[in-house]
Amino acid sequence: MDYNFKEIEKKWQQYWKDHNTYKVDIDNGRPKFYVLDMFPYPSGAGLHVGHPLGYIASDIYARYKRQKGFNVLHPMGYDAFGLPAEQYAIQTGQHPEITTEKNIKRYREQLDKIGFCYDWDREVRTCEPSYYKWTQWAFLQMFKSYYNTALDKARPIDELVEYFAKNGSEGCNAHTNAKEEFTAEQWNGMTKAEQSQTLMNYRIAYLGNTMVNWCPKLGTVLANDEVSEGISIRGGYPVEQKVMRQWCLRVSAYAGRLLRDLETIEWSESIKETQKNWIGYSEGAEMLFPIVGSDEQLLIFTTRADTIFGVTFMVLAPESEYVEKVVTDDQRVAVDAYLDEVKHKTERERLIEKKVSGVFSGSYAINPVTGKEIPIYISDYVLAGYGTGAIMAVPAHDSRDYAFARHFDLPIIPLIEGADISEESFDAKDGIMMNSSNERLQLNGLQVKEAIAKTKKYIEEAGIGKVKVNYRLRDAIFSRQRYWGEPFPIYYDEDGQPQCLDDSELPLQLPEVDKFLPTETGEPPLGRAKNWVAGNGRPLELNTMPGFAGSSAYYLRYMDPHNDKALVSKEANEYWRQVDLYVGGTEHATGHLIYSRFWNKFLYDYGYVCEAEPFRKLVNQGMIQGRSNFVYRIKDTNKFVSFNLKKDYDTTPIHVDVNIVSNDVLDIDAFKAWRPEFANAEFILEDGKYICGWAIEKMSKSMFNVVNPDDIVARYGADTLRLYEMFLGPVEASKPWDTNGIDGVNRFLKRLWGLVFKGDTMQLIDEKPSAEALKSIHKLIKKVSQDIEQFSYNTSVAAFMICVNELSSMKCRSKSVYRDFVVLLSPFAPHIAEELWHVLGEEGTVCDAQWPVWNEEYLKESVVKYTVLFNGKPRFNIEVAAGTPGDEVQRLALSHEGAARWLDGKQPKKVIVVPNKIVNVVV
RNA sequence: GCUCGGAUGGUGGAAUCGGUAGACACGAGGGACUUAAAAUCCCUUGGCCAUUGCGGCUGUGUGGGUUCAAGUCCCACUCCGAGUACCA
Repeated sequence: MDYNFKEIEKKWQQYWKDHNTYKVDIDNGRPKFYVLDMFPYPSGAGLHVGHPLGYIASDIYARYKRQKGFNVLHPMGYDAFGLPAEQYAIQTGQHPEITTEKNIKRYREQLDKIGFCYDWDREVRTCEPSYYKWTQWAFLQMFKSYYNTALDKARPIDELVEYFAKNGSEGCNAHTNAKEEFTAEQWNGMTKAEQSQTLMNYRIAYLGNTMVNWCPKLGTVLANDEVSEGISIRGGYPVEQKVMRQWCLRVSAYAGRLLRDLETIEWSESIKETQKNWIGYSEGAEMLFPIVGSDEQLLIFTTRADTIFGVTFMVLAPESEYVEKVVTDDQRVAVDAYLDEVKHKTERERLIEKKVSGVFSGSYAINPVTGKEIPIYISDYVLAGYGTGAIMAVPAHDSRDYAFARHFDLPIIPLIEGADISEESFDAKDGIMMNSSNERLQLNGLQVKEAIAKTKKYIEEAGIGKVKVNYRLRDAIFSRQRYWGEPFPIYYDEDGQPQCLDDSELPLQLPEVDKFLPTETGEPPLGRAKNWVAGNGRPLELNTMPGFAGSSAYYLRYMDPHNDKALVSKEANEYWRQVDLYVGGTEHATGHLIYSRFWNKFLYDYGYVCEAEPFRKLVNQGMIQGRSNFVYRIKDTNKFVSFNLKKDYDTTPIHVDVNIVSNDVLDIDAFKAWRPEFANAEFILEDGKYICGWAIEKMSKSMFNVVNPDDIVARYGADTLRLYEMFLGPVEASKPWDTNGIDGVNRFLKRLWGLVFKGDTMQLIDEKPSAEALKSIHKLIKKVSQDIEQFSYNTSVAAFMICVNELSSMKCRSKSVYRDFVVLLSPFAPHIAEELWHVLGEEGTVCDAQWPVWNEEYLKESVVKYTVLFNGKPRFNIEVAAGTPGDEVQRLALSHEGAARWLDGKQPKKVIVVPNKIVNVVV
């Protein structure tokens, strides 16, 4: 009987299903462990061989933890709202729900074939009303909250309303984007609509006029993480900056906590670093610069307060509100022309051009320390959205100011001794200050760092500014002009003000529309829905929520997926708490992984969840790239030349389907059948074979390099696929998929099978294992246990192979040895392990078998060989009986002093004892 | 530009604390079995030299340094990858 993976895998997949092997429930008698994969978006293309990499890694960990006695939660679901289904719907008229449903079915079939231990009873789909009810619910909680900066947490907006009625906005400790202050009388005198509008500046989910990334091609706004270099990540279309009224989430209020709490979680340094950069902590000072001939003052932000003596001009962002206040009549025409020019440039054009541009406003400001008058300019190198949208320019020590000063021929005053500023600015925060003293402030002779501190102190005392922390992190834009997303549980009252639906009206279900396009009047697709009104007849919001809405709290829903009273019950949340191990790609570093942490912290503030961070440990699996194959057609012929002979001909490389190439050898018959135009192809072969060329590219249909896991499973079995994906290299590393090595792991499984069965006869017996066999298996137990904890799965697979070779060569037939082997192998190759488990006559399933523990006694060497070095040079080898390594070596080294004299005629000066069987004697 | 990774045979990759570099696998070469092929098994496989013996030299991107000992630590550089980018 050969290793019949088809039969085995079918049999046990059915068994696990019939016996609910992977179903989990709260069990207070056992410690919990929560292993989670980033759930997939079910695309029409199905899974390729790269997708399961992370799923296999987490599956191994989940199975291992279960065998170590943990109650393991390991769920799976679908991030089912999204753009591709909607675009497909626009093209075909097919409802996104139908295509999504179809794709999910296909994903499930593919996943099932690989033998994952998911508890499918807990499956979630973000597009199901019973799921998005809780997305909508969370949004409403955010709408009804503000961020209290004194308590550093979210609080009910009603508390703020009460405060305004008593004290106005002064000292209200609320995170806000409001510029205006108001008194209690003013507040109380406002109409309901005015109050509602004012509160929008404080709510955590708010409707605000913000600069958004507008993508005309997609007809929707995008969040910052959905845009890269002025191009939309989905689709690759240009994106413009535009002010629009959009729903936003006050993520920026949480910037400090999002940054601080990174210290409490076990994520890779690189992804923490990415988040740190994205949040962008920057400590500096805000300073006021009076404007000549005006009561207005310019408020600027700087991290280099020390350079105040080198300020030779000021710059405002074109969108800054100060612009109107400083532009003079004689500069009006020039300024308007410039603003117009800037407005019509897209983000992309600005980034590409990168040339210095700007215009003089006509006004001057007064340097509050030197008293000098300096011109105020307007330029698009200053961003409206960061700091105050205005800067003090110090051309000697900032490269952008330097470029601007050179372009407009403005003075440059060096402030650091020895800095050469003839060609470029000196930006480093390092050196001794000069040109920086007067009767008010003396910085000359100080180090830059001391000067920064001294200046900050001075400006606070002199009342011209204050120390301030700025974050780069912006509020998340939360509305999309799309159909296939969560509707907002918001209607508009007679004043046009947004109002909450009642919790009892949730979920607000996505309505039917005749077309999935914007309306003729340019409203979002929901504008087409009939009767899209709340229970009171008022119109409902037409936008839908973005993709990250549904994925922000899904890990909580898995804890209690069928609860219709709460997102998650207190009981379930307090048992499962947080995700202990989260596996997914790095591409979500500044999107999902920020939003999820924000969402979780918001829920934490109200006690809906008991952990401040959602994902304790994060492992980023690498991307699997494609390995394309090429054939080389001789120009103007239908003749193809083998790879190593192509240099003699003028050829065109053509992508060839990697599925008809094996170890770079082309299957010529399959090639002829592949495309009609190749049916009569001729070949120039080497050694009777056609060798293809290859290249590493993205895995995609157009490159014909997509490898489908189903095909691998059909050919080699799921266990081979699982082992091979792990064997390819470290889970975290990106690597090309190369089917070439898969025979090696497949051979390993066949060899293992061959040790158990000869023909149909089971070879194993109840036999006391030899010391040799015990050593081999305990070495494996130690290695695999340690490897799994560290995600070094590739070296584990190597260890399995070594062990099988050892057991084979020592002809070990002891059941107890194989029993341990099978348990160790089961997380990696669950099907064959389950089969052998039963062959060995064990009860239950291998999933519940206890993970074996290694015994150091068995691992000891009976004889240890030592190399003795003199002055680092090996002189002789000796063997001694095993003992405690350190002690033995000490005595050994000293007892060989005679030998040292004998060799060198000298006494050893010192004897260095180091691990790994080397003794070094220094004479 | 800034930040963070990385560079080891023909290939993917091992080397846990600085301690015999190249585990394991692929590929390649040779052999056994076979009428033949596939499958399977055995041997060789970093490079150079020697191979009627042992063996010798060299070798982890480049150049220095620390150390009895460096792929690993330090300094400088080259190249590659990722993130981010007029963030004041």
